Amino acid sequence: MTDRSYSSIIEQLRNANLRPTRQRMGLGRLLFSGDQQRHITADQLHLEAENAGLSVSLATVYNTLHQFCEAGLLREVVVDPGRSYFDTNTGSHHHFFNVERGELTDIPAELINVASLPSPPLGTQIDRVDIVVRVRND
Amino acid sequence: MTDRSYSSIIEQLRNANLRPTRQRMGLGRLLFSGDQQRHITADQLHLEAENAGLSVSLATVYNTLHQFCEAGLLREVVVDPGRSYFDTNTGSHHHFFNVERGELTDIPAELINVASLPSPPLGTQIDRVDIVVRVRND
DNA sequence: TGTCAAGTTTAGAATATTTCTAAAATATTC
DNA sequence: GAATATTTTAGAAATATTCTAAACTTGACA
Ligand SMILES: [Mn+2]
Ligand SMILES: [Mn+2]
Ligand SMILES: [Zn+2]
Ligand SMILES: [Zn+2]
Repeated sequence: MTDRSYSSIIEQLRNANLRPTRQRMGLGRLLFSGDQQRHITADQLHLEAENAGLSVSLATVYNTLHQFCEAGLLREVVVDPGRSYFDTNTGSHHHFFNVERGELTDIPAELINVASLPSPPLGTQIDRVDIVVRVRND
Repeated sequence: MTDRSYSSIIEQLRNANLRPTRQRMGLGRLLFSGDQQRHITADQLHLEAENAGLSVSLATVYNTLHQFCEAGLLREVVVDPGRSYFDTNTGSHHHFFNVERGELTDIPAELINVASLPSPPLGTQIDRVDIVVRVRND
């Protein structure tokens, strides 16, 4: 988002029945401005907000991230035991994860071909398929 | 392992330069006896040990699990933010993860066909590819 | 525009998992 | 069996996340 951005996020908040508060708008701008997709932890976003002069508590950062996830604006990526990453790319895709630097990089879904998934355990349905390619610096 | 089991684990501990202590042998028996593969958290194993009358501290359970991982007897599986699973199946394979029950089920590597991985980010090498199929009860 | 109810933010406490510390216990070597 | 190295342990600490309940903000509507 660039300039459409603000009205766009206000609209998406409205759709999700979330009031467009100063905190939500500010965090939304940090997350969704610019062209780049972002993979960010709650703590990183909190720090970024502070640096941008946006006063927001860590609890609100967590609340907002989870609300954005439920609203379909973000998704949570699990790659590291003990810390959650939030991903502005909500389309179907996978990840490289640099375990040394803690960095995620997108892999477009169409670049990986998963043939022939076996059927899930009895009484369960597939929710989604996550592929994580763990990499190390050489 | 059944009966060979004990000498087998003693040998593997020796190979890893780990003294075959009461705790390591006891936890090894819980993990590797029986035919079934196991996916277990530190806390679950600690509880199991207590129930089996094996006196062992939680710190030792963690130490032992990590030492077993380094020795190649176990591997760590990351599917849940905030908790690690340890897997007695060290061969190449993937997982169903029931997010409601917190249960892992193996998918043999040969049942999934990943065609055409893109090359990893500059300066990095692929360590391993983890596929997690998240399922929900229907 | 002021009042009110509902929704939101917040500090700080609480929880959960994992790691650390350093002292006591155990295993191995001689 | 004594000396040495390794291991175990309780409890404290670290880390990430969630909870609580009071203060604040928002939006509706008079
Ligand atoms: Mn979450
Ligand atoms: Mn670990
Ligand atoms: Zn992504
Ligand atoms: Zn497994």
